Amino acid sequence: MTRRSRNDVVAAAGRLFAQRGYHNTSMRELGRELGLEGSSLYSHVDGKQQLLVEVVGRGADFFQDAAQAAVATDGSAAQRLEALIRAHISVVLDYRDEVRTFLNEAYALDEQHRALVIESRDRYEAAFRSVLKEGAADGSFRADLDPVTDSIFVLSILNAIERWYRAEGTVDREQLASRVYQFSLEGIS
Amino acid sequence: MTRRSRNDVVAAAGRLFAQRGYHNTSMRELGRELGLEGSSLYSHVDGKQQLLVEVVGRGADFFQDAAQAAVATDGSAAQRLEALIRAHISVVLDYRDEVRTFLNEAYALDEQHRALVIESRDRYEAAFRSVLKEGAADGSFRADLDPVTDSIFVLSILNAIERWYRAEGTVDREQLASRVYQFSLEGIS
DNA sequence: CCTACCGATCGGTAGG
DNA sequence: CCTACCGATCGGTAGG
Repeated sequence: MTRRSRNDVVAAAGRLFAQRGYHNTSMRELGRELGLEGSSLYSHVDGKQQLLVEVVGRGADFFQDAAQAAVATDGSAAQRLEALIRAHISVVLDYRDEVRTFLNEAYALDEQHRALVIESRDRYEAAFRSVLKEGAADGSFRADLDPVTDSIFVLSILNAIERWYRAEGTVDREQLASRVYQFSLEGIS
Repeated sequence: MTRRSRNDVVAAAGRLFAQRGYHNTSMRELGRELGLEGSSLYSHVDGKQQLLVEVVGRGADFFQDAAQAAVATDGSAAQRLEALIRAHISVVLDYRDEVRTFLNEAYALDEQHRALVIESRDRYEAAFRSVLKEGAADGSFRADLDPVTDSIFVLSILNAIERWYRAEGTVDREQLASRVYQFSLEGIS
């Protein structure tokens, strides 16, 4: 077993924070996960809080990058919404630990970093809001939709996926994306 | 200040578990919240884990009772779905602490109690699934809807409300219910 | 309901 | 990356 890199430590921290929660994960457990003593981790990182900052930051960046790429697609508002949905689902499934930590453990961040995360979420939500507004204006969507609550509804569906979706099930990621898209557009009636 | 009741202790525990998380709440803090020493709590309860069991159990019961009443409504599948949505929102807004603890802290329960919670959730989800199935069969909803994923989508929207809704805002609970209902039925197009 | 206290565990440091 | 250790805090108990 070769020496551990700082990246290994952050990745393992993401796994444990996602599975057991930040406050329920000790540095000794994290060490054990890597075959190290807890105290040895301090040669890789400054402390536990820094690990949380890093993991949550990665989650935030993944979403941010994915959204920017999706919004840059040319095409109708409907197509851009579909791209946003697809991108979000890819991030959730490809970076599950970071996403779960980002969604569920950000409360444990110190005030300044928590403020940054909230800012990042607002920006992300704004991408969805804008697409809905455009679509309402150009006739792709209902003219009387509410960009604020409706974008929250779409994002609620997307953020919950981490809680129930299993890759081993019968629904693959493509099907999942088109079901979310169809539900968001047409609902159940 | 008169003596504290067991109920006071459970209610305060719900508040702290919801706000700060189970593992980040100490018995001493809980005591402080009630004007007591941490050790004094043990004359009211057996321990910290029991408090979690009780708070989460209350959350589960609130949802269960609300769903049973809503499903018993006579009327179309659409009307019963609307009743379920309305009931869920009332529970979320009236018992916020218990609901948040139920949704976010159940992972900290011991195995047996966690199994009970999962069972309770399954039963609750089944109520939504049944209504969707009925509506698909009798023509109230799309015949090709997927009861499993579509009920998860509706519940995702409902469960996320706790995370963003503020009673001080411009949307009251009636408006919120009808927006969720409309979105679930018709989507944004 | 309080005081006094227990053993265990926590995040983190010193020194190699 | 380890050993040895620190002060602080944890859930909980004894005895009143």
